[in-house]
Amino acid sequence: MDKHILSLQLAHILGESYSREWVYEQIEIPKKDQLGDLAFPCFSLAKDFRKSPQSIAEELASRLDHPQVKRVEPLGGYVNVFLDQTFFAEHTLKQVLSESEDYGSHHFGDGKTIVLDMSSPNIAKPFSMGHLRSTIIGQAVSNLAEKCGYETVKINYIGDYGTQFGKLVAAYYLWSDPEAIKKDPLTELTKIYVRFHEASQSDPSLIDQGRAYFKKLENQDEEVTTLWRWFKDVSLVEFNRIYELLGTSFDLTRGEAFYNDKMDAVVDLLDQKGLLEHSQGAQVVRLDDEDLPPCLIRKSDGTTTYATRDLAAAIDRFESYEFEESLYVVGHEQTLHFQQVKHVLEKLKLSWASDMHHVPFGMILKDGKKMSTRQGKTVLLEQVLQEAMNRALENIEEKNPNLADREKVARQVGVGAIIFHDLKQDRAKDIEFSLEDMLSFEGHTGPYVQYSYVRARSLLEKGSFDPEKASATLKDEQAWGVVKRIGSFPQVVEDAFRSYDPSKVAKYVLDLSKAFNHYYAHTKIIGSEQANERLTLIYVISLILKEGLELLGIEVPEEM
RNA sequence: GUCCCAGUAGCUCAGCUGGAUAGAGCAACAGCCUUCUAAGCUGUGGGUCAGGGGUUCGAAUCCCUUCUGGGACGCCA
Repeated sequence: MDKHILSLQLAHILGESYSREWVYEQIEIPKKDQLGDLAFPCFSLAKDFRKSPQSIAEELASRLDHPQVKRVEPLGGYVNVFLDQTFFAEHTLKQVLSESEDYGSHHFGDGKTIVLDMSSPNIAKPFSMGHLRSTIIGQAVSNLAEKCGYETVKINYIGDYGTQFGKLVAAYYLWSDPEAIKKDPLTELTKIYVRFHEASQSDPSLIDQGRAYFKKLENQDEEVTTLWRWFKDVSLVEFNRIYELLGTSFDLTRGEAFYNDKMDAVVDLLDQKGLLEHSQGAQVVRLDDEDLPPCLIRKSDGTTTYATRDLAAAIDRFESYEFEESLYVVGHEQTLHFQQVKHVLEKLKLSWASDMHHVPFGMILKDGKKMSTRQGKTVLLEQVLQEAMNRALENIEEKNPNLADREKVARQVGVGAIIFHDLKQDRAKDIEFSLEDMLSFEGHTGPYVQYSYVRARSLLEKGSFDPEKASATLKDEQAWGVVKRIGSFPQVVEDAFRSYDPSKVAKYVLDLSKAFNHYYAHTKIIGSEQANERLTLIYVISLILKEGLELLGIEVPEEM
């Protein structure tokens, strides 16, 4: 709540040697509600005043006096402050009512653009759980950025280039045919890719074949290019089906191959600036002064690497959008690569290089190990989504068989559960894959939040609530836990954006849902004395739960 | 071998810019639907915050070290 008021008061009492800013930093929120709304620890003052923290707390408490502070209690060296609930309830509710779905928005991003590199699946490979993370984290960060005023450009930078496609072409000529691929493209392509990888273990010459085909591709050999384009087309059809299910869209879908003819310019530029060095037949940029290994620009066979393409792409992005920030939502195993790319751009004296940020996220592990396509050990996202939707439908049939739009709600709940399960965890940490956890709809889950929203909507419906007649003059001690949380939403949005961490929003909506469900179970709303005030509170809660879920890219059903 | 990240309840995780008795969810057990959707609520049990040192009035949180797991370390992306 309002730390400013308290820090001003305390700084005044303490005198000039303690700045308001310092006091503000010291103030904390007690762990338990019954201890108060704000607390000021007096331990560090004990030396200066040569008194015990407790006696300092007592003195401060006795001198603290402000109309918005209801009660002050010194306890164990803390000054515990209880705010005027009626005042803050009215203040908070009025603010949300006047701002409606704009509540929690900020303007510090107005007129600025953020570019996001997200999703970026590799063609000819199935859409894995790992790409899910990049897709939905990117989507949520983009939503948060827009909530803070920024324009966003979401780029799906498709992995459609590199030696791996040379290998795939080689594998195709060895073991596959058009009919097999038409039947089930990604399964077949993955199968031969895995087989190629296995076979190359005992026959290393296969790898040279793969490189040779990639070189043909880079030289725009007609037959190889046609084949490559075909693989790409069938892959995109499958990816789009998943994006539709997830409700994700992109402003630009572009493959790495797009930069094929822009690569020489980058290499020339590096050469002109004297950054390029020959090493073991390849060309590299040394990053010794950054304490990093060299960045490989051109391989010994003359072909380029993904670093070269990322350099070209980064330059193109700045020239196209003049971004304030350029975010790369890519797994943390590529941390070194992005450091290298950034430092090479800095060596080129491009000032915007420092506005590029890698937004890393943890891998999805199976039995504590990385899942690898080459070893055929991936879990397919589409199957997981399908299973989640099936289970949501079973729940509907059991709990609410008369529900309209059952298929649609099952999709919202099932997909919502998967997205939420991912976003609620700390972005940077690895996640142990657990179908069980992902398909759970109880407790700390997306459906729990959706259900809370649906309950709120149902109350408003049954109580015939009219937002035009809303009343913010709520006097209800039971509601305080909810009111406090409502007040902190704008700060949560800002924190989540600044740390590029949607999990902060996920934790917040869980917390708000829990407070609401507690209130719901203990307080009669419709038909009570303060029915209109309480329904106003419920209305405000529903606005924030909906807004919060939408920021996470999760759809919100009206009934379930 | 070098560098980076992690280790908190049986399981999955919060808490980490130092603060009060370390919190949730799942699982287990016990209650709550003649009352606003039980995908809910309430309660019980469950801890060497990996081990050891240090800084501090105060450490899960900061520093050092050991152990364990994971990742990265030019011709994959």
